[in-house]
Amino acid sequence: MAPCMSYFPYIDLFVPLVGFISDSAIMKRRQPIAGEIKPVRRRDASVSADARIYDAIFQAVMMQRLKPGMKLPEPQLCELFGVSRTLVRKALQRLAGDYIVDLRPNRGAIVASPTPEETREIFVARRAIEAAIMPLAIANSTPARIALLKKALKAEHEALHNPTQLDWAQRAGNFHVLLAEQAGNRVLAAFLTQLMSRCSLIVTLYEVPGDSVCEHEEHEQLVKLIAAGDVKGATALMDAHLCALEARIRLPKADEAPDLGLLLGL
Amino acid sequence: MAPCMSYFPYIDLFVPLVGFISDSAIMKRRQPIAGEIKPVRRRDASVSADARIYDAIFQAVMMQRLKPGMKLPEPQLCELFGVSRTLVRKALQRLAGDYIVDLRPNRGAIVASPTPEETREIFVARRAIEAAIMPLAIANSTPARIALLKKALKAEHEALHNPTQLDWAQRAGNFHVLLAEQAGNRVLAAFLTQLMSRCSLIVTLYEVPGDSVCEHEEHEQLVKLIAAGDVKGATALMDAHLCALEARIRLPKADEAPDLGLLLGL
DNA sequence: GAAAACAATATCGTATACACTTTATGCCAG
DNA sequence: CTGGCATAAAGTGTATACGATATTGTTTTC
Repeated sequence: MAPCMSYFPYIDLFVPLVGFISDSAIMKRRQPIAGEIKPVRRRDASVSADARIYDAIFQAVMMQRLKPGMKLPEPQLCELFGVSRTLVRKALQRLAGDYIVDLRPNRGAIVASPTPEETREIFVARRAIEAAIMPLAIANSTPARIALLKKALKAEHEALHNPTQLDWAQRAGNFHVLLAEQAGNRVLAAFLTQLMSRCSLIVTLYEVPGDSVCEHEEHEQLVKLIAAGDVKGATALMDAHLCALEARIRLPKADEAPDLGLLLGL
Repeated sequence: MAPCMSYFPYIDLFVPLVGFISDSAIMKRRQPIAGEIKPVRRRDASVSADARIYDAIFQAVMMQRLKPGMKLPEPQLCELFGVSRTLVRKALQRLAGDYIVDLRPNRGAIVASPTPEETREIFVARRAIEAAIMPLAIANSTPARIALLKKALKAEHEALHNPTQLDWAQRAGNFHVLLAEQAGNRVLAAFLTQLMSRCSLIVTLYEVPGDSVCEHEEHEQLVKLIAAGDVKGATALMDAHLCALEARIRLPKADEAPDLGLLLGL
């Protein structure tokens, strides 16, 4: 039998993933060697392990390194993070609660694949949330906060000319999340965070032929309107901005040949 | 030492709680007696046990039988539901993800107590979500759906005259959740469901001197506007309706004597 | 040679075991 | 009688074990 295990190389996938864990904390916890005296179990109070796993997968999804449909087998995650399945499952369940992974009974976890229908619903929700956020953000606006937004724009601009890994999340997501935080409403911010991560999956899945330059310019215009305190204008532009993003998404049409890769992932 | 364990009688609390499980499924799974031959473990495919636990606690919170601050010790839940801590913890973690319980490290789970600050944020979010839902619900409105709304109103009306246990959730919550469902956007509906459960905690915590009759009349008026297809009017009334509810909430003022019970609960 | 039945493997679901932390109890000093 | 310390009990955190299920590879039969 030919060793054709590379057609679904989910093993490779974790190599870059691990690189994004906050620091080299993973290496500190080596695997116990069989037959060896069990080491004194010392709970490192640093960051609970399940949070590390959650963050790693979350970031990998936002960075579009983990793509929809990819498998997340528990044993592999256990080895990578040096913990038992208990904690891996805990993290996976939280991720499932945030619609980032899909937990199929008895068949393991995969990165979620939002359906076209879901996509539409997510964008409707996002427009509603961001429309609610904008007036609050403007009301709470201070020179210091405007400066923060401009700083985010600058980082965005740099990322534009330097198309490294730091992809969608870094490029556009940060701006929106920052705005949500400035609105000072953690409930709305949490909703938006969830929607942003799902949007990241959508963008990965449906290959937005993104005009990043245009997107960036809209962000700049938004900051101007916010600084000017133009609630109506800023809210309208945000809505248009989101509509434009949605319009760029190529949802699979009935006449297109179904993408086998996606189907395999699903 | 006097046996003063009744000051926090969380044991009693579960007795009515169990009464609300979908059916007597709990009784089917008896406790294994120590020393006995382990019975053949048969996974009952009915409903996964953790969902049962989740639902029971969720419903109990919505019914205001479980009040903020109440302890939810794992061993007790294990016995009540006849499962191991694994499943209990799974349910508790999901509940924590939905902000219904608070998981304090090493100190167990308690029913969440939204702070005044959180309360304000939740209401802002709720107004935004329901404002987004209303046009969609009206757009999708059909005679059959209007009839469903009217049916909900009728149930609400009956509950008004028959003040049994079926409290806030049944009284007002159903109407809003039904409307969200009719909007046909599951994302927004999920957000609203979360907000409704948190509102239930808020209402329990801050003792709304609710004018249920008035609330009910506003619902009736809303259905009329929806049936008439008056998007502007319905959205405006909904907003006013929510503002009125929020205005009725008695957030603790600085000049009031702090409620010892609440503080103990936190 | 192709399809179906079977066996083997990998992986998931749940229970249980043990370590650690917190909370309660009891004792003694003041 | 009160306050603080030592000990005991209860409860949580994580790992591991084992049964159950899904998937894959192999064999058998037509």
